[in-house]
Amino acid sequence: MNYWLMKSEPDVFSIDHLRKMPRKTEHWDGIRNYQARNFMRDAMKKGDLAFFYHSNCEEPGIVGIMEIASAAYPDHTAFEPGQKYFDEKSTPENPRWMMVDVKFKKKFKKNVSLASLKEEKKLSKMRLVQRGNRLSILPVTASEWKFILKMAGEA
DNA sequence: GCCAACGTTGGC
DNA sequence: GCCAACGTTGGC
Repeated sequence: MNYWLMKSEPDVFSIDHLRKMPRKTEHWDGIRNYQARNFMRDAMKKGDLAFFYHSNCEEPGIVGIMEIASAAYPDHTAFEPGQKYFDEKSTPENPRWMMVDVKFKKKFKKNVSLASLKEEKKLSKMRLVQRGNRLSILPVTASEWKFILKMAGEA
């Protein structure tokens, strides 16, 4: 069982969008970064838990929890010419990009802001809080997970 | 295989 | 909207 953090811009897709999906489940498409893809493809397992992180917004931070609801499978949005996530180098026969399904679990009553994460000595090694990290999918350690749950008042 | 140019991410 | 960080591309 692994823990993750996955970023999304709330204007595009927020935790409230996920909660309102049928079965509270949606595919996490549009990942076009090899490191992030490799995490999904090689390490993510159905049943893993992930923090839902809101980026590029008024208060960036962790807003809740979701569950990984499938293994990785080809991201079909790469096959649609003219669409935002189209990539001519990715084909159904030889897909370059992958996605997983995620299921809403919980929205925190209180967001854990990036600013508050940065203040915590215990989390100083977290990749998220390190300078200039742009990776949209990151592993989280079990101790980081527990600590952040406590910060959210959920532990 | 180097590296400059370019594009994107995302905090502020 | 700015800009630093950094991944990708492509010429050589």
